[in-house]
Amino acid sequence: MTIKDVAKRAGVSISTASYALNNKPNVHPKTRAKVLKAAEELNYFPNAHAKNLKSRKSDNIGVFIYGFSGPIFSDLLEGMNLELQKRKYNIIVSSGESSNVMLRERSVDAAIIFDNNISNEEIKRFAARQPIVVLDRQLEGKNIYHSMIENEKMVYEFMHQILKEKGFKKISYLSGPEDSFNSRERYKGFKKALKDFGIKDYQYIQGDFTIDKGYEAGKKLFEENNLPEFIYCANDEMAVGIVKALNELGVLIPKEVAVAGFDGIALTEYITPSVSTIAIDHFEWGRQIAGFLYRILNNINVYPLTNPDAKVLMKESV
Amino acid sequence: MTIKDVAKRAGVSISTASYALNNKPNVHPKTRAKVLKAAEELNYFPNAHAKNLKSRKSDNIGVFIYGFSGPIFSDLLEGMNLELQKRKYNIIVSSGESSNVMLRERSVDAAIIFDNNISNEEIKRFAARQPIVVLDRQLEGKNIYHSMIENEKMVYEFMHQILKEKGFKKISYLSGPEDSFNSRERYKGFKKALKDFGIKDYQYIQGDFTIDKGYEAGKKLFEENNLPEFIYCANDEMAVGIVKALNELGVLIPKEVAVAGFDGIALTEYITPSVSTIAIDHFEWGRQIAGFLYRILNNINVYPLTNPDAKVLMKESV
DNA sequence: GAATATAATCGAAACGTTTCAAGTGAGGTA
DNA sequence: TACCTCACTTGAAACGTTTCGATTATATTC
Repeated sequence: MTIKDVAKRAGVSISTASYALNNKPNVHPKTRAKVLKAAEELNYFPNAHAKNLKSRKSDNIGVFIYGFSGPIFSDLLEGMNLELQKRKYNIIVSSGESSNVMLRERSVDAAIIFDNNISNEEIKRFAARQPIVVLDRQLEGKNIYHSMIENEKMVYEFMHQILKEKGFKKISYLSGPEDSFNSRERYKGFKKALKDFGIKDYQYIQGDFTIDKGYEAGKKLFEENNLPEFIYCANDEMAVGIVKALNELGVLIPKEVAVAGFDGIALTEYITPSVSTIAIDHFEWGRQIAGFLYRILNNINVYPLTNPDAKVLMKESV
Repeated sequence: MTIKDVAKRAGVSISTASYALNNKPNVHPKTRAKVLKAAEELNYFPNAHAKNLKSRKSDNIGVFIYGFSGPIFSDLLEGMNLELQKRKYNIIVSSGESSNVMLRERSVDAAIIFDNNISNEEIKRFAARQPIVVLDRQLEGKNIYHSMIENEKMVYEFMHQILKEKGFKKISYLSGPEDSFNSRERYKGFKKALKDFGIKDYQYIQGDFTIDKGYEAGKKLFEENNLPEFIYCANDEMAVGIVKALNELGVLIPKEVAVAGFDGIALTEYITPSVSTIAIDHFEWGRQIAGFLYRILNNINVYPLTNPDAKVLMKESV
């Protein structure tokens, strides 16, 4: 079941078989038919590895993420898939140590990285071999592109508006993991807005982007009798956790404590009260990035990569 | 930056370089050191395509799913990843037409399929080349294995218990898409339980596994003034949609209408009221499947693939 | 009917590895 | 000194494609 077998059965040379199978114009229709028939009968399909080796490309685009969980990646991937599907590219999702291996060994023609565990140095090295888009950090370099959520700006605007409208004074910030670029940027926006209103005292709580952490934080604040008027969470999952905790404790949201998050995951709409958030259109973001890489790889019409759209969604929780 | 360059720089033959890089025992420590140093200096990494071609394997296991959305896949993938990571296998997730391409062209050493769009015939053909585990159908054949949720049994037991305890008479079933094996099996269990209690009349509503469809169904039943005492949903997402609709309409759950679902997604816990469900441990399921394939590929200790664990979670919604 | 242009086919090299079988040379044995 | 071992090294083939340049067959022109 190699091209050799097909060629033999069709009674032609290997090269002719190859041309026929690849629909090259230099082969007689009759010959092409013979070859195609032979391939069909033998249930022949080309070997991807051989093809990739020879052509020095794989038509695979790698997406390297830090974990498969989370609604964000789902949407992002759906968007990328939609865009690349029709362009005959495969998208390959990988997580963990195997990501490094694939990047090193050129298993993919291009990569999209959303994984803290891959260092800047590594990325720069990988970029010598294939174009790379990073989504979770600001990194410059040849063959490296980035598209970033405007974390600071969005949180700043959101907080500014909230503070102006509601006049909260006692405020907490529930952060993401320490090594998260996104979380740090969001925190900057948060602080900046508070400064505008002369609020110097606020509480910083170390979080980790999980529902459980939010839940835990909610319980703890209550037990310590230390509930603020407003808690801003660096992502929606933690906000959902807090809401759950406060609901269980009978604390009224937003009357006693207001809560808001970031990302715009579907869950925020389905819980009670629904959670205010800064929503990113991850699906569209995925499409943009994929389309961009497609253009890079086929160097057509390359225009700069843009940042994703974000918009404030005001719901019941604040 | 091929092995040739490394060999030249180290002053050895290509074969020696290869042996050294692969830690074969037949090379002098001093030589090995020289080669490793050269590789380091040249930032050399082997080309995956060449390696795969020669060795006729890729250490990639493909997971082919019908879409990236949905909490089920997240957990399933996390489980698989945990198991394969430590075994030096990469997991490659793909969706849509590209799945067929990868399967045909032997881009992966083994495959896990959870995608209705891939037909039984195709799977049988692919199985000639690599072992395949199917998760969404009962399919027999050489090199084909399946692990299935015990849909019928679980729904039957659940419904039986509910009917016995609550004595519902007016009941609806909100199905998944027509082509879903899981949905059909669940429906069998549903009917069987109703039969036990002599309930012949019930309403079958065609659904599609999405939250939106559940929401729509909830609204429609209300408008038609046709709300049952109990609605069983073929999955949790639809149950969540119904709950949202009924909440908005002021219909009391479970007092006026009780609702339950299937899968055990996290969302069921975070909405109000929380939704009763039949929970599958997708994470553990993923681990099992991955471990199984690992054993198949390295033919060690092959014991049969088991079905995933399921258990009833009784919550507020029923 | 010879010369030429065109279309179709072919052989062979190349892609970057792994690995078999053969080769080299230093140390040990008689 | 001649031979044998053993540890290490090497050349070359192979994996399954694609594609360049050369070759053959067919059609066109005078």
